[in-house]
Amino acid sequence: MMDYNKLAELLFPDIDKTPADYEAFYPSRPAAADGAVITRLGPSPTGFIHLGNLYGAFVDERLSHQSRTSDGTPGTFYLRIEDTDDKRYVEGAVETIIRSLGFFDINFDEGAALDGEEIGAYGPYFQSNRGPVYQAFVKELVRKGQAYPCFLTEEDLNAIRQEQEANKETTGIYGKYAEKSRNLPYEEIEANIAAGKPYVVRLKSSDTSADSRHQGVNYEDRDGVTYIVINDAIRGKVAMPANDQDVIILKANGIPTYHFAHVIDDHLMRTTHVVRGEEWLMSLPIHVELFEKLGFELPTYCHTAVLMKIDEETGNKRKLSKRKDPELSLDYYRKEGYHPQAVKEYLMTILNSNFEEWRAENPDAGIDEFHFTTEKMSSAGALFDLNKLKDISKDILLKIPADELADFLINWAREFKPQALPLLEDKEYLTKILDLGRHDNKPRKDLIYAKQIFEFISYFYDDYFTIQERIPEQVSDEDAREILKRYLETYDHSDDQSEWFEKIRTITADLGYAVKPKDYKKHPEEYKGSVAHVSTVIRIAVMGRSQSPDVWSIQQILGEERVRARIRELIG
RNA sequence: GGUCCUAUGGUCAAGCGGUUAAGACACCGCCCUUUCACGGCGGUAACCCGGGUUCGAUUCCCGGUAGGAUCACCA
Repeated sequence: MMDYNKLAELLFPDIDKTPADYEAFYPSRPAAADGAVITRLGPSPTGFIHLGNLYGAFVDERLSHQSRTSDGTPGTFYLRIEDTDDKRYVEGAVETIIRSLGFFDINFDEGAALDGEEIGAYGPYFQSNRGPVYQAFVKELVRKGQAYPCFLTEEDLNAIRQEQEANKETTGIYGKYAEKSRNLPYEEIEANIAAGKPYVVRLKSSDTSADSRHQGVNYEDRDGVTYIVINDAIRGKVAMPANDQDVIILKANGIPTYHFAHVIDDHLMRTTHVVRGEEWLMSLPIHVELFEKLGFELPTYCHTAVLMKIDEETGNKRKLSKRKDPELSLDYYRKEGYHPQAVKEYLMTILNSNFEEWRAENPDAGIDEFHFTTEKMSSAGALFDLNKLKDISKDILLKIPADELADFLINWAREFKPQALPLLEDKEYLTKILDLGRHDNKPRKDLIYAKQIFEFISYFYDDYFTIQERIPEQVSDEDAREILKRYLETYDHSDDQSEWFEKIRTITADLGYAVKPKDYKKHPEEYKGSVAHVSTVIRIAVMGRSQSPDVWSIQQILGEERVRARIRELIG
């Protein structure tokens, strides 16, 4: 009979703290028992933060920050860096994560922070600094005979896998494939370690049909197989075969695998809701078994759907991939100049199916006033819809005051279009431009994102002004010249809008065009064209394009000199 | 291949045994209008297939099919 205490000491001679020590060191959060939701974001520090991360982070943030204890204290949202894979670390990644999320108003209360600091009493928040914590729990598991060292080499593992594949069996270390390692005599283990052989620690998966079943988990027997049934906050009941694999919990370098770190950290840091992508669903049985063996209470799981897109090549839905899809990168939205509020609003519409309805009823409410629920989340992968984002963006920008929008645009230019910055420096001018047509009963909604806005308003700046369109076919070149000539002659910058338009009517009638577009429509043979065509000539002369807000208003902003100069330029 | 998840118009989605099967985006037409946008009105367009259960299935069950996810000393 193996002496597990002796084995534990052999494996972890330097670990003197016990699980009980850590339980005491990280006290349970009183707020959590009183209705507060504790969530965490656990990114690996690859330095790449994408839309999927934002999607999940948003759920975490809302869940915790909208929750309240009985005295009104909100829950906690913390940042834990999951850097158990040393190969993945990228310099400056933590800062990128915090800044990228901060751009969307998603802020952490606790955990890893800027300048390498950490905030909160549940740290360290870098998993790479928590080695002794994990090892104390592994040691305990070894002591109880529920974990064991495994010296299988890569070649051994490959051989086993090949055999299993040949036999069409499930791959991995379980059942008879685990027996040899599980039953290695103490002397042999000792000799291996003395010889410096690398080893991992595996969980000794146990028979779940036994009566050692965890009280927080429902089990179900289906055709002789034991299933665990978990109530997922997003998906409802989820059933999966119980784990029977002797999974690795501690890698040869002494660092735990994700599975083990997740269980230890989320327990010790007192996480109440674990929000993560559905790609984790399949490993849930492993986590459940770990929680069970460790005697921890299960958190509430929220497995979010994966964001999808249509693959141009195959026409099928597929997971957004960071290599193929630029719109997955958060940087894409920053570069295009989408307002963070618009992206958030869009995300919320795909996050909660009743959000749009709520928004229609509460057009001016802050997005945080919406009560977000996991039950209303779709469990199928949503297709990212750029059109919808644009539509939402129009409405959001309309609600942002013009001077704020001007700041936003200037900040954007500072980063992404520095050559245009000098033009934008006259903020008053820019603000007037952005404010155009926004205060009517039917406000214009033609601003979508910075890049597009810049293009849209470019004609206000001489450096960017170009004639982009041709005059309508109804108007001959001579007429066009005559229209502009008379327009310039009669132009009075102090005219109000109706006086101004009256003059255009006069020119229209004098040159044989219909003053009312309807007349031209009814009797096209009696006129050369209509006032619409005459106006278009002026539009093109002043704006370089036929589509724009109201001409008179634009001229007021452009100023008399600029208007006259542009027309003069054309009639030579 | 095993396992799990999912399945309503082009897209996002309501629905939860009886509905003319909502709504939003996109698209088309008309109206408003000096252009465009906005707005208004209208339109095209959907319950994956096959069995059950039921008086009655989009809805419940089973089986297909399709798509997705996952099967690492990565997270």
